[in-house]
Amino acid sequence: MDKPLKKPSRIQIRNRKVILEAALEVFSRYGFRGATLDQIAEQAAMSKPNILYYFEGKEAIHDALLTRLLETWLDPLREMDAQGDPKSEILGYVRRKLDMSRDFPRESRLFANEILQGAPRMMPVLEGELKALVDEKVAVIRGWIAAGKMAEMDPYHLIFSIWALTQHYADFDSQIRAVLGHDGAIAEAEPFMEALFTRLLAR
Amino acid sequence: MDKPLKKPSRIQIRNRKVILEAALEVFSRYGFRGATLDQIAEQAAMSKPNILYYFEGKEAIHDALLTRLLETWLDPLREMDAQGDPKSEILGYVRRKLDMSRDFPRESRLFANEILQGAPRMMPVLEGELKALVDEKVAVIRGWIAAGKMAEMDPYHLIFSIWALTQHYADFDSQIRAVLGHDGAIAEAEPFMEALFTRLLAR
Amino acid sequence: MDKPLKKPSRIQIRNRKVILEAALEVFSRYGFRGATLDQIAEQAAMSKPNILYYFEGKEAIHDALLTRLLETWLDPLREMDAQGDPKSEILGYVRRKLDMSRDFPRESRLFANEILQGAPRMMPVLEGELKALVDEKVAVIRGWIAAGKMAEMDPYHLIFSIWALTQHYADFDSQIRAVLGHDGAIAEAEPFMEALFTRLLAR
Amino acid sequence: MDKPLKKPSRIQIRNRKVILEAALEVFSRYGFRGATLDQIAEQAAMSKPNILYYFEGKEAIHDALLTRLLETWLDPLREMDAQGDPKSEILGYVRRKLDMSRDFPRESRLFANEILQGAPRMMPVLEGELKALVDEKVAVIRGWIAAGKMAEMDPYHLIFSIWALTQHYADFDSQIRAVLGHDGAIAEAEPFMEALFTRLLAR
DNA sequence: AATGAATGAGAGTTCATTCAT
DNA sequence: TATGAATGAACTCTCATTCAT
Repeated sequence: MDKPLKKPSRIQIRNRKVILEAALEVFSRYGFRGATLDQIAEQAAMSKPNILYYFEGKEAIHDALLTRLLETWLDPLREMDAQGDPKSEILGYVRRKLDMSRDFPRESRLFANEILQGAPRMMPVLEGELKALVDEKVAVIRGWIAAGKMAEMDPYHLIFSIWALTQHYADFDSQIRAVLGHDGAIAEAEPFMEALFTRLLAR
Repeated sequence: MDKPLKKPSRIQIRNRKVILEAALEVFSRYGFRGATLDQIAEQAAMSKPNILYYFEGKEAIHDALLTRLLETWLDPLREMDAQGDPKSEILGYVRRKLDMSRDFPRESRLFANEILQGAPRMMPVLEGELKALVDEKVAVIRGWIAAGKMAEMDPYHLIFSIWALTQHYADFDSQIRAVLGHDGAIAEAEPFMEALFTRLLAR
Repeated sequence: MDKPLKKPSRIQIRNRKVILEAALEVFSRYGFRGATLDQIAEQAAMSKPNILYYFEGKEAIHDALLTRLLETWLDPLREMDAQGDPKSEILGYVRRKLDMSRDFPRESRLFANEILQGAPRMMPVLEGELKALVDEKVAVIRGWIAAGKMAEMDPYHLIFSIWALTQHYADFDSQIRAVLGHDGAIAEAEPFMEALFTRLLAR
Repeated sequence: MDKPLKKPSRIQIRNRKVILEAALEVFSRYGFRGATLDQIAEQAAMSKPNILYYFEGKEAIHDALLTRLLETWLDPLREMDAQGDPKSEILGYVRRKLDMSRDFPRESRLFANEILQGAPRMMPVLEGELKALVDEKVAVIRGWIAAGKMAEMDPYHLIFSIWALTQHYADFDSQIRAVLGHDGAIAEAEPFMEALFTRLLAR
């Protein structure tokens, strides 16, 4: 006897959203194993059994978060246009990633936690969808290089460097704030990034 | 009334080392709360109570790891010499950090886990020792810039970019291997890093 | 941020009562450290985690018992009336204490255990509330003595002797039964006590 | 193969004494189950295994203490002489018991702990040796009463009252000190006891 | 005679999940 | 749809005892 799978009511939709929001807060800080349903329930202002009414279990909530994350996580890279100008395309990508670190730092940390732990749940996506996308964009960049439109370099590590530099501001936020002694690091980082990539790409 | 603190025997030294090695493996993957003494005991091939014979508790093991880590973690930055040539000093720093990511990836992930969780145990060190060291080196870099020896830029973010770029290869190792389809990313990264920072620093 | 502290349900009230009853049985026999949650759980016919659903921990149960005990433990002494006749007031106190030893022997043993161990949890109450009450009643007795209404004696040790003689029948119950070879020692003790204190107080 | 049972060396004798002294300290405070070998070892300034070299186990130490205690515990009562004068015999007994509470309070508390827990280890002694001794002395007292040498009363409860009054000063010491605000309660108690029993026994 | 090292059993407690309503 | 009540499994840690020297 399978679940009925009726169309979710308005209340269902809202509560699933509330739970995911709370779970994001908790999972992004403590990782999957370190987070507890109690914390999520408290954050969501719901009872624990009620949370399990909306999701099969702790893992299902985490999976839902990762799935939801993946829907948008790769968008900034997807938008990189082979027909566009290399410098503006790549700088645009950097900017979009920095925006994500500013607007969705918890999502970035959720992702970082998953990767740090060896990507037990996301490895298939990394080896499949992500690798395919990266391979495609690497080909694009190789084309730009071959056409003499940008400096020669290893496109894989160019992409890695964009990931590293931008996500760092979300993932290592607490360290950065401790060192700087103030907030707003990302705003300061933007011109630095622009200079860095401008110089890196210049022929 | 403190513990007697007798000189540790050879067995004590060896077993404490074995435990720390096992704990590093486990904590670096799952974070403090996600790791269990069972996992550490299994990894160390010891009984759980025997582990607690050598360390006061789970937290004490973790603390010992962090303390040990801090002894060397800042060394690469400390070595940056104000009297040296900016380019070779900074490239040297990058190289040393890349070496650490290659040789001590678990230490890097242990650190990343701590920071991701908001640095509950290391915040005082970040705000104290680390901030002081960074401030000092920022002054050095400002001196180089003022002397016209390197391009103008925000020295804080220069340092952050080095941390981000080098540690990424340890912390996001599983993602990098999935995308590349092969090992040895750090070896490939070295020339990329050299080019990147050479271009960034050039006047 | 305190707990919400909702009004306890009927089940909560009943189960907390069941647990305290079971805990009294166990703590009064083995003392705080000697008692185990397993014993309490068995006695209460509940699972261990369910007990911890109603109380924060082992210590909280013990504290609740001591607190509940204190609410009534000092009542017999409080009732001693300065306006009354010394002999009937003091004999009345003795009778009330004997009644307590008959009706609440486990409470008496719980108290004895706490005192035997140096009153680690109740010392403040002993030095505060209890001392104040005793001091007050000592003044009353001194008044009676000064008024020539009873024999001269140290009122503190008069009170101690009442405590000792009455609580002994609860605390050393197993010894008394072993020596007598039968139950009902307290009933036998009553006339003995009456004679003892009558002769002691007489001018 | 039985133990050799050689004659104990001087060092054995001394160490067994040290251990028993330490164990008395610990058992008298925390009871059998509440006490730990670690505490005893610390108190004895010996290693735990060394303690178990001299005694079969925790229970054996406790048994040895109880056995040693019994050798002298009943002496004060035994000394009560049928040929003597009732008043001086009984007052003498009271005095000897008070002396024991002053000089051996830990032994008294050890005994109290055992009885409080239902005398799991000493019940046979209570029902055997102790009951026999008490029965014998009860007969003596009955003789005195029959001979008109002292007031009529239940001799069992007379003996219980002596136990209760005298041991109270050792067992409830912490409470007494809290109420009095000073030490030396037993010295104060002596004249009180003398008056009490003098009046009680008088024809 | 003595002790550092080691462990199985069990302690108090947490937690994801289920039950009952 | 919601939640108090309940629990088995697992977690950290303690303790009496044993092992090895």
